Amino acid sequence: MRRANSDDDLPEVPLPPWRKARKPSQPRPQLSRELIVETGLRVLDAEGLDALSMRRVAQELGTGPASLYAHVSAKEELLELIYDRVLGEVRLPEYDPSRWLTLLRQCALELHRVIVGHADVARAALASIPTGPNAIRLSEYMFGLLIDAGMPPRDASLAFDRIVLYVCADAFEGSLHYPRMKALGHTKLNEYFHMYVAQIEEYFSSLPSDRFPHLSRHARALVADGGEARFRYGLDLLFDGLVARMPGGGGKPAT
Amino acid sequence: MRRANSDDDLPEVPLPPWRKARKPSQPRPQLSRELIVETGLRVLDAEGLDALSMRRVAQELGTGPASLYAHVSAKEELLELIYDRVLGEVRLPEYDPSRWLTLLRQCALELHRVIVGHADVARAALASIPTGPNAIRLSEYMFGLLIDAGMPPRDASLAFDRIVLYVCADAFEGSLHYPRMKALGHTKLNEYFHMYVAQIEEYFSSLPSDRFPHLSRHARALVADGGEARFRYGLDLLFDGLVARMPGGGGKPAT
DNA sequence: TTCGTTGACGAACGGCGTTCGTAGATCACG
DNA sequence: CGTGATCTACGAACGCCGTTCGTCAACGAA
Repeated sequence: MRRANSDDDLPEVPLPPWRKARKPSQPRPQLSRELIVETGLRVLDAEGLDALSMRRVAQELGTGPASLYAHVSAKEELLELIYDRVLGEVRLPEYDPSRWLTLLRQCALELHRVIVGHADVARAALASIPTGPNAIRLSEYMFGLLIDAGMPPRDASLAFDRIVLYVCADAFEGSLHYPRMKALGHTKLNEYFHMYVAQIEEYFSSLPSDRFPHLSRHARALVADGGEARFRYGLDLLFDGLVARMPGGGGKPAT
Repeated sequence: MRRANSDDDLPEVPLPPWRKARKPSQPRPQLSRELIVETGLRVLDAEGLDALSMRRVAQELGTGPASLYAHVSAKEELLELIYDRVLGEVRLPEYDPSRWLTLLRQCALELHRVIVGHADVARAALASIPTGPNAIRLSEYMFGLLIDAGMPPRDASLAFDRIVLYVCADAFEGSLHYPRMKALGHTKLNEYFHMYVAQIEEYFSSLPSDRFPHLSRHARALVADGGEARFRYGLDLLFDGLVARMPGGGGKPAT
């Protein structure tokens, strides 16, 4: 009995030293916060946020759902950890306050890119008030740019907050189509969008033109631009306002 | 048997004609789309979106959950109907394209006010792609203002879309505190906010000042302004950009 | 009167987040 | 070398959830 180890599908021979050298008795990958977060992110990327349940993650790890609660207090915390993990993928350009506008804009685009790249993680992003290490890192960078560019701290706080909110909100709105696409059995994204856009245009142009003259007349224009163009338009609106409010004149103060 | 009607707690006398004139045999409020939507909204206002389940609504109506599915295809549809019902409370000022800026801004503020006034309906607002009659009415008004003010249709479409997105996103962000407050057992809103703000400031100022100089130094400024000021700041950013893009010059073209 | 249609609804299915109690492993300390 | 305390793992269960199925009564048309 004393020689029995937990790895019961191996013969009872002494393990070679280099096997033991790795780590002391680690039959399975062993549960940990990072492993749970990583697994959760994998499930989310592959099957969407709706499929991301405690049970699903546990199953993926070959255990029961109760095991996760030793490392994570609740599903909400897991989602926050996953979101912060995703924020870790944001690459920040070299810090240079003299180019604050360019860098801030680049930052917003990068954040958007990363969030959109992870299925509908945007839902988790918007639903959580992020305080993880990667969120802090991003905040310090963006907020710092505005401060060092000469903005009063309160304005910088507001501006930074609004930009991040807008980025996440747009990503979220875009991610709404994700589950719908699956629900309709579509697998090609372009195909789905084409159909969806056609339906919306159909609907607008079929509205009674006496009560809804503008919507019915401009149905085509209403669906003309897709996700990325819409996002950039709103971002430009925000940044135009920002430049105008920057102390030192509303002209072209910096790049 | 032939005289029996379904209203079994009334004596079996012939109903007076004015009772029958209302509607043919209506023993209970009788299920209907409107009644379900109204009940759902009542539950949402009183107990929040998390408490709004099919079972809860059915229970409120004295029946089982299956009964609702004769009038509503799914919970998602119910949420969309509730949201459109809420949009019906938006009061639109008299249409006047010459004052497009004022009216559009007023519209955004009114939309924000209505959404915030209904607990966390913002979650449903953001999660749905609204096509109900009240959403269309609002769209026609706002989109029309931009068109009649001389904006090219595609720009007007983008601008209108971004404004609504921002309004909903801000309302949603604010509504995040709603369930948290309940979870912490707080009942006074001011009390909760005071505590929350104090915690965040505490956290920021406790960050190591060598790695996070801006966040730790300006902790107070970061939490200085509450919900409404933040909302207005972002709205002003958007509208500043909008004015600058309006054909006819970026000066002060209209009120 | 009959019959097809429709709304109401009890029951059940499968899945969810979370908690409880227990069993085993690990480790500080005598 | 014990040994008790602490921590991880996890099966089982609780009480929810959205939705579907089959049944049953009521009703309008034939």
